[in-house]
Amino acid sequence: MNLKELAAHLGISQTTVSRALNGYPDVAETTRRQVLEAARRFNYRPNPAARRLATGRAGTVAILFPVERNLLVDPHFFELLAGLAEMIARTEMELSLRATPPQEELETYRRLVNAGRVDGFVLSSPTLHDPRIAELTALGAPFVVHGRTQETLPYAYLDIDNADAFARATALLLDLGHTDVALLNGDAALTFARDREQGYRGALAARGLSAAPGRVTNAPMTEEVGYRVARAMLEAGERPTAFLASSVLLALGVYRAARDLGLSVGREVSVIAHDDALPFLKAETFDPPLATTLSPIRRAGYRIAEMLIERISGVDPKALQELWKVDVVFRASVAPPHGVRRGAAAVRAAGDDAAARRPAR
Amino acid sequence: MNLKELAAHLGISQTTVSRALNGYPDVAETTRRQVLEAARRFNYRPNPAARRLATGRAGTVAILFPVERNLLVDPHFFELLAGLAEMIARTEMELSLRATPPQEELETYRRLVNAGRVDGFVLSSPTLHDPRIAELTALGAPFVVHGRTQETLPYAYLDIDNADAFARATALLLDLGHTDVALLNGDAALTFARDREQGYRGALAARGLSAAPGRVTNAPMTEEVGYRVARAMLEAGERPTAFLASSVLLALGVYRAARDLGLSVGREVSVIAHDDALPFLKAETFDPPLATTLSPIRRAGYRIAEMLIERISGVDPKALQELWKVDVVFRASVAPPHGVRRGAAAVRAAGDDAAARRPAR
DNA sequence: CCGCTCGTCCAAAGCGCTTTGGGTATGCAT
DNA sequence: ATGCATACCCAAAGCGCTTTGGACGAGCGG
Repeated sequence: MNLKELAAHLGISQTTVSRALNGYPDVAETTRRQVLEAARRFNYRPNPAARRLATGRAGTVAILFPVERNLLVDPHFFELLAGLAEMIARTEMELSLRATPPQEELETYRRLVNAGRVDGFVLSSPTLHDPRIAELTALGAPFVVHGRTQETLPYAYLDIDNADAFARATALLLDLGHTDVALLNGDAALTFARDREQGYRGALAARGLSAAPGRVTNAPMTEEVGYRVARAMLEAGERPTAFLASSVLLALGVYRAARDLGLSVGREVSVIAHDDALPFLKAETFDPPLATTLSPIRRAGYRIAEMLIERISGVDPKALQELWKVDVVFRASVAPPHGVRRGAAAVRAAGDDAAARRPAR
Repeated sequence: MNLKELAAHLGISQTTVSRALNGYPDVAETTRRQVLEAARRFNYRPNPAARRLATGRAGTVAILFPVERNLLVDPHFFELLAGLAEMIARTEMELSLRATPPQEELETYRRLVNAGRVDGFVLSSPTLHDPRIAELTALGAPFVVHGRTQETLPYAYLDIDNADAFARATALLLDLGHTDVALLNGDAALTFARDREQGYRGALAARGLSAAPGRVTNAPMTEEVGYRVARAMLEAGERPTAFLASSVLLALGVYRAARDLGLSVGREVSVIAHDDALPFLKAETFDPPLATTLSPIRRAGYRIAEMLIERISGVDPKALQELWKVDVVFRASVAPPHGVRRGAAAVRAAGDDAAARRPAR
């Protein structure tokens, strides 16, 4: 069933049917109702290819990932993807997944935009100085960034308040009496890593403390890295009493390192990690359950899809900037440093500080 | 630059340019060369929407995943996706990712095919009796299955020889002297789980052995499940000396359970897992390194994309059925059962059995 | 020299939609 | 009566490609 047939059936012109369907004003309400009704009855759906050709819009949003860059190593990326796909599925749009060699990335954006194959993009894992922002802005292509950069150009983004989250997590540890806290962070070029370090250092500074040398590491966020780094620190003479990790995978490695050295997490070693709520690796099932700064990345995907669609329909990027507060979830992986005796009251207070705050949606 | 302009530039008709570009026979070689050359020089790319409209082909392959089914919990799915995306990116096609509520899954396939929005599908995680096969076959839509089902309809698939892999892994353990081997498997409705169990039971039977009751479990393949199941078994009176796990994530849980109980993997407990080569969780970096049946799922993605394109261009499904042999990789998580003393020779023999065999590509 | 086949090319008709640029009728002020 | 909005509708022109159905010569056997 196509437009022409539908129009013939109704005894009115294609033009009018098309306008009725697309909500144009100059069609009588009675006619519109008839058209809508008939369309529903015949289960009419406009041919997307024809519509694309006629309008020049692609009806597609894309996310591209550079093959062999860290992204692919990264389950977080796919959680985001899942969120995007779920939301996009509720619209008439498509979500196109595109692989690209990293050197050709900008070129790929350019091609897709110029060929009119894509109406908008989601940018994932932005770096501090991310050339994609300027490129896409110059191309005039709508996009939404998951995270932020140091670009001054106005652009749409959704980010979590990483600095605040890690400041609060650090403060929690300090309140419990820790003074030597290590930060296992992601790649230093990524904005979230910088923000988290900033939150961490800020919280230390607020107590007149500062990180001992070597206490902050930047590396891919894998179990293996977490293990190696934590093990090295724990074997050294002066060892940290608490770890802050930028991912649950890293924390998994920290747990392993502690166990290998006969140290018990939640006693000799405290651990807090940022939790993107990867469904196959749940912090609450760790042993002991892992305290986290929690922000489900899937939900970010939902919202980013919505924002992108708004952006495509012309909403100003400055009106599409969201910064979500993050929950701090207190669990048994965190305790006062071993040997330090504090009143139960102090511990309880720290727990209260961690009371759930819902994201700022 | 579009076809018309290109043709005008060359002083020949659109028709001829189009035919030259698309490899039709009735165009002179000299003309064709000119056209190709000009197309390259002007960086001409046919407008996909126009082509779609004219040909009726969508230029898109899709993979849909039911929201909230296990798939999304499953990093394996995304590894496959990555492989598909990489290969599809080298063609003119698009890869569309579509979320669907599980109850509407078949309906979604139907809609996409009837609306001509998709030329072919990749089916992931097939169950023993998977209704998608019959549905898509009836619709006449090309598809390739990652895995197999018990359907008798001819369909294109790429599967690994799960039965053989697990038979060999089991045999390796038995050769080392184990007699009580547990199998931590995935959801029983999934074909690969059935095949692996079959391989496992076959290998036992070949030695006149059989699995003790409760030695085979079916559940989601997460770290947590691996931990719980393994822990329960290891705490029981009669405990298995070796575990076979259907995923590296499960094995991770087994490691944790063993450690918690003061048992050492590679001594008191042997572990082999199937390894899909998830980039963020590498068996070789486990402690001790984890023995595996190895078959990179990413590579399967590459090949499936190729197969799907062939299928779309008319190749018979029966000509597109591949069963890949799987490497068995011997590592330190496997040893003779504790207490059993065997000659070094026997161990070495078992190691040889595990010599790498490349996939049957 | 005729009629045929081949090899090469082309004009034009779609594909199914959107959008332009009116057309007609009605109502209202002039 | 005339002029002019207003409300509603339509024919037809694209959008950029593929494909149909020839056209036109050249070469060739009869």
